Formats: sequence, C-alpha cells, structure tokens
Amino acid sequence: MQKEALKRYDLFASMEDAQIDDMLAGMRVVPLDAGAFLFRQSDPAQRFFVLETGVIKLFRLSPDGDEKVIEVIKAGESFAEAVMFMEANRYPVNAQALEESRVLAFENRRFYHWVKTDSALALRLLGSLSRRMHALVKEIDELTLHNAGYRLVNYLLNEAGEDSDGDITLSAPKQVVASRLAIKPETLSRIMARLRGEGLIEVEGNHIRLIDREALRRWLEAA
Amino acid sequence: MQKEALKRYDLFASMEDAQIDDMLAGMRVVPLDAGAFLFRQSDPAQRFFVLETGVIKLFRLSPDGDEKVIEVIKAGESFAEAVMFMEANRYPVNAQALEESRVLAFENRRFYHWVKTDSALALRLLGSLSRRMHALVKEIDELTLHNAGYRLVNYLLNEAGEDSDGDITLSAPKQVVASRLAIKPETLSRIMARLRGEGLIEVEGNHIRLIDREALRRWLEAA
DNA sequence: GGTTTCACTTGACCTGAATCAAGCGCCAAC
DNA sequence: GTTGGCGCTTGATTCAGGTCAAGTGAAACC
Repeated sequence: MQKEALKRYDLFASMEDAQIDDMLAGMRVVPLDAGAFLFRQSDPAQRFFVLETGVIKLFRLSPDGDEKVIEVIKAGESFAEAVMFMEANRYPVNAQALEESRVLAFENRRFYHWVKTDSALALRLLGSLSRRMHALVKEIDELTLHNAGYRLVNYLLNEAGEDSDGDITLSAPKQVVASRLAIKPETLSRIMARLRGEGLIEVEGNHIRLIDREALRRWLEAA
Repeated sequence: MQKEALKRYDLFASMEDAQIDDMLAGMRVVPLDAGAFLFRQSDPAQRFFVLETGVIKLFRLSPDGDEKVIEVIKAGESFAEAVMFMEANRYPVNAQALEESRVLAFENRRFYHWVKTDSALALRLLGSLSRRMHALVKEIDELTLHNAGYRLVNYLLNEAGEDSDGDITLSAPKQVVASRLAIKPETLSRIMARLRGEGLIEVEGNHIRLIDREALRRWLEAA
C-alpha cells in the first residue's frame, strides 16, 4: 500500500506526503470473512477505518437481539472517524462484514495529531461530520414523519440517482435494507410486491429496475 | 455584552480575547416573542446562535404540517454551529421560540475564520459535533428498537439526572415533549396516567416527581 | 445428486399507537 | 364575572405494520 493509493480516499485526499507516510506507518490491513465482526458496540476505540473491498454493516442491537442497521459501508468509504473526538472513546455501533472484506485500520492518535496541526484537514472533517449529522436528522425526520412505503420508495429513488437509467443493484441483502429502513423483511416484501403490481418497478433478485420514476415520485406525495 | 459574559458559554470558553472581540463585533441580539420564528428550514444560514434566555424548539415539518421536534434548546446552549461547514449552507430545521426569548446571533464567516486559524477551537467543535452525532444515533436506536413507554420513561430518568431527588420541571409543554419523543399527546397522557396508576410518578402540571427510580428502571427492561 | 439451509415471499391474524371525538380545567381578555 | 381558547385527559374505534406460520426456490454442502 503506497501513498498514491491512500490519497484516492476522500478522507486523505488533502493530506501531505509526510502526513500520509505517518498514517501508513501505523496502518494495519484487516481481512474479514463474511459474517465476521470488525468491532462491537462499546468496544474501546483506538482506530478508525477505510473499507478497501467488500461491504460492512453498522448496526445497533436492542436488549432482546433485534437489530437496526444505521449504515451500510461500501468500498472506498471511511467510518468511525468521529469516535476519536468523544471523551468516551467507544464505538457506538457494531460493525460486521456482510461478505468477505478488506479493511484498512488507522491509528486515532496519529490522525488526531495531524488534525490538531493542520486546519485544512480539520475543516474537511468538520464538513464531513456536519453532512453526516444532517443525514441523521433527515433519517429521524423520515422515521417519524413518513410511513414504510415512503421510506422504501425514497430509498430506491436515491439509490438510482439522478443520471442513471433506473437500474439498482442492492448493496446488501433485502433484510439488511429492510433494517436500514426500519421495517420488517415481510413488510418490505409486501411493499415491493405492490409496487411491482402497479407496474412501477421490476424486481429480480437483488436487481431492481425503476420503470417510471415520475410516477414513483408522485407515489411519495400520496404515501 | 462584554467578553467575560461570552466566555461563560461553552462554545467560546477557550477563545482568546482578540477572537471574542471580533465575534462580538459581528454579534446581534435578537429578542423573540413567544411563538416567533428565529429561522425556518432551508433558509440560507449566515449566523449561528446562543440562547441567552428563554426556550426554543428545533423541529422538522412534514408536507402535511405534522411536526417532529428534534431538540429543545434551553438558556446557555448554542445551536446551528454545524451548518456553516456544509456546502448547502441552509438551516435543516425550523427554530421557534416557545416563550419570550433572547438570542445572540453570531456571524458564521468570523467564526469560520477563527476555527481555521485555531486548532484548539477546531478540536473543541469536532468534539461537540461528535457528541451530538452520537446522540442522534441513540435517538434513532430508541425510535426503532423501543416503544413509546420506554422512550418516555427513559426521557424522564435522563431529565431527573443521577444526583437530584427526582423532581422534574418540564422545559416545554407536554405536547412538545411528546413530539420530541415521537408520540402523540394523547399517548403521552395515557402512559403518564398508567405510571401514575402504578405509583411510579406524581404529576402536577409541568412538574413531575419520580417516586421510585429503581422501579422505573426495571419498567424499562420490561417495556 | 440429494438434502440442508437460508433468503425471500405470501397469507392470516394481532396489537400498539394513531385517530376521532368529547369533555374538563385554567388562564386571559373583555 | 363571563366567555373563549387552549392544553390536557379520557374513551371508542381504526389501521399500519408487526408477528406467526407455511411454502418456495436457489445456493451450498456432504
């Protein structure tokens, strides 16, 4: 793993060579089998991560074992960088690989040092945390002000993005998507069946095609 | 308003005199009648705020007018500091005074400048954003993994804190508390009635006394 | 190649909380 | 003092989505 590769990740994009070298010195590569945990909720946090390949889910557990997926991490994304700035210094979620994955693990203390001495890096981080906070506020909004159908259709429209031709390949099994949207797999299945019945989407395994996005957007207003 | 007063607020506690002077130069005092809006969702954001006196609710609106209170701001607390680090630069919530209030409004651009040149300040901010993010994750957890009764009792236990003798004075009308917890006023009323019936709390207007906190904690496990 | 496993689907039923609808105090305005 | 409005409570009813149960199909394993 050399400097150039690291710089391709957003988090490190603006860092100097000397800084990158230092981060590399403390880096560990963590290979994970499907199903393996990277860390668990309330584990002490010495490191933050970049996902090189694979898929990882971040989730919370209720006392009786129900889980709520907070985020699905895809290749190239970083996670758990915020933990180093909290006094508790414990991961607030569980991280489990959904398939075979490779994670780069960096030391908090080195990164903290560079954030302290490089204000551009600090501002970059502040920006990314703010964005994430906003996303969480929007999620609370959706959970409380909108129903299951809305959340699913909204999710599908977001996944498809503006430009593409409406083809989505789910980055995680449907049950994980369901948990991400705070609905039960059965309910997700039913809503999909309904959308299929109304000719709005086509479903084949983990591949979904949005047939009429305008109609789906109208569907949102109603639901 | 002089330097010393400002330094008493957390956000400014670590700032130099020169920095504080600069912030003061751009400060405006905003008096608000009960019910007045300080800003609305998606307004462009040039300023962030400290609440000097009064109470303000931050909330999101659904298309058909339902509201979800995200946070109730009490005297001495700051809010909307994160917005300046997002590219959109628009408030993601509405801010409305629940009673007559006085707000100090500071210029984002001045503060941004100081954050850029003072890493201690940047770290302080990173810490506070991280904490707020964690709180949001916990709220999502509660919304999805726990029922209305749990959320209310949990809220009451938190409001009371560890040390005090179990007396709570609600900082906002019950309907606002209900929205904060994502339940309807009727439901809140019913749960309170039940807790009262079981001899766990006493209610008199906006004053609540927790009679048996151990029992309430046990109640959480069951609910 | 047969069987186990596991993700997903579909149907029948149940339930927590929302909705709808009165009614009750309490403060404010006149 | 009376009246109107508003926050809150309480009861009856409804409904979205959860639970429970059974079935299907495809990949995985011996």
